[in-house]
Amino acid sequence: MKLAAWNVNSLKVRLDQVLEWLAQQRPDALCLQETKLEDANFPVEAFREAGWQVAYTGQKTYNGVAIVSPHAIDDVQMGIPGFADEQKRLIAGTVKGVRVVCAYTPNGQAVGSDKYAYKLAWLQALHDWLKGEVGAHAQLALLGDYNIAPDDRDVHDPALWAGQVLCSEPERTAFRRFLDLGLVDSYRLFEQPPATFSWWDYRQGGFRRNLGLRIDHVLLSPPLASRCTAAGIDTGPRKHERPSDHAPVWADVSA
DNA sequence: ATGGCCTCGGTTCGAGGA
Repeated sequence: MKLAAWNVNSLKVRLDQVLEWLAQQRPDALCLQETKLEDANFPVEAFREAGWQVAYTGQKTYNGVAIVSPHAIDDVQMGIPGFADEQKRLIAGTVKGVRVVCAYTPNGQAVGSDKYAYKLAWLQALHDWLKGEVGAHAQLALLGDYNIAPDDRDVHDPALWAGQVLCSEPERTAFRRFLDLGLVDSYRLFEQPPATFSWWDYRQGGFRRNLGLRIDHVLLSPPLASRCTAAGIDTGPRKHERPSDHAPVWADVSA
């Protein structure tokens, strides 16, 4: 089973790239972030014609998340229960017995800002809700754009980013609290090449110079982690014309 | 370098992203 996540930075712009990637990689679940589409405009038919089921919740201009699968997506849930939020940042569904949680964590803008406080509150709410979900679903995966680089290996220039948003200690602590629930960072189960990232700024030739961060993650519950056979980041789509600034991240789990 | 780029809404610029 292949589980993947990709912040596409507008599904309208990236639809053909997503369909191409799906056809090449054949994931069992792909979690999309930043679809930036109202539900009425979601390209359900384009996915269906290519053989994919979709579950989605979105809004105009900002945010928006979706799950794409060749299998049925059951028991779909949108938003974090008990956390009132106008922003469409979370969708969950069950695919082949795996509870797939697709999350788009707020960016946070700058340490100390209102948006940063919202980010930490959102992460706290996600954690508190997940605590119960991990107990209820032995097979659970939390995938998406966390907007957190967990440690300095995940940062092209740790000194430059020290204490900045995406790298600050409260954010890293929030990430570790997901690990404390028993979730495992699938990427770090395996030896990985140094300086591999999932996001590169559009400016400054960020991708060409590999000035990136690893902020997109696939976290697995213990039963899934024990069956994880490979994990990685596919930089191929970042090389396309008109790319998303994020690359797909993925993990394979044996049956 | 107080920036650089991309998307969106909707107009020719500002907000937001990371």
